[in-house]
Amino acid sequence: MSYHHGDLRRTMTAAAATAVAERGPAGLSLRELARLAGVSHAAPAHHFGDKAGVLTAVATEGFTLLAAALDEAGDDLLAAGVAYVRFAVDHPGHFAVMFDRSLLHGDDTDLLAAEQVASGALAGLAPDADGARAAWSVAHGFASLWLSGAIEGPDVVAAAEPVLRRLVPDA
Amino acid sequence: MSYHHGDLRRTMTAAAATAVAERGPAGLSLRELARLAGVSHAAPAHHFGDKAGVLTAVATEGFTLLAAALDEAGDDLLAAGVAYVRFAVDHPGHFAVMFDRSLLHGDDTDLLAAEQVASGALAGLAPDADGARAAWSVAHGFASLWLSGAIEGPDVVAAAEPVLRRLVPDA
DNA sequence: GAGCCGATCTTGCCATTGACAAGATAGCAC
DNA sequence: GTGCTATCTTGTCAATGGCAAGATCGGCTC
Repeated sequence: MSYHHGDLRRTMTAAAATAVAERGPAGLSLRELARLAGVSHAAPAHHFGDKAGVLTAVATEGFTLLAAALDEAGDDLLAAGVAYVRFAVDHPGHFAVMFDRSLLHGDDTDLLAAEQVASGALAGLAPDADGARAAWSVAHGFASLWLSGAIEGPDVVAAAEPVLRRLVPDA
Repeated sequence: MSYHHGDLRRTMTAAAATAVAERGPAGLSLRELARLAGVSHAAPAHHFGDKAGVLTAVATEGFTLLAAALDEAGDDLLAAGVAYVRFAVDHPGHFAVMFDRSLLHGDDTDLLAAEQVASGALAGLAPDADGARAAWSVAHGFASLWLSGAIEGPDVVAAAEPVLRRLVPDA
């Protein structure tokens, strides 16, 4: 660990996701991230440009992780919904920035590409567009409400399943 | 408009909601709000304490508005869902802060009371808890996704109705 | 109507932050 | 070894949030 950190970009996105999960996007400080990583206060700017750049990287990673989670869940709509909720709960820092345009560089190439992949994984789940939108809406809404504390319970999946099933009666 | 503004609190919450709608919660500046209202940079602190206090006031107003919109929609679940989505689209600044605990004073008395009222209006719509949660989740999820740009279309209500109907087949 | 008092607003200040510019260092190609 | 480029540092600036202390106003008491 000399003058060059070597893996700053990855280190910082991970630290940023953790910080966002704990204190929200507004509570993120580039200088604090730099301190945690043991680098100077201007090091982040080189890799990410600005604060939005850091969050854009986190969001991009989030969409990639989400796409992977959905793929792994397979074709079953209920399983995909559960995977969506579980992703949000397991990666609250990522989830908190992914859908907040005001925090991101909306025209970032990597971000758009990752969104496309995730979007594709979602669209493939239902035969019709409205069905896909409905499934996405329930899963997204439940995850958001759970993370905000509006819906509580001992176990996320146990609370999510009966809700998701309302939309997926066949599963 | 002498030394005392007279209606600073209302003026500032309104300006704050507009600013949040345009630039997100992170883009809100207390000093800018003060400049817009024509008062000194420390005036907001007296009424709201700190930045979170301003957003808490906005969120409180949001829950009150939401409860009113739901009440007006009546007992019909689909109508309530449409009202929920319409509220979010009509008051994006309020909606953006209402469910983000990291921005608010979570123990604020007025906030908790307004939440209770809105929560009551929601719970009364469905006979069982899971049904209410499911309706809330779809409406909330669709509204969030629409506001983030993830779901697009020429008209919100036209896009929302078929999605909401998946969960409310009887309407 | 004179005096007091609390609410409201102001000025002044400080530490922190995001962003930028210019320079130092290190690894790498040749 | 020499140059090149990515990486990181130091130095700086304006803006911000928050705090403290003081000024002004409106209303209430007597």
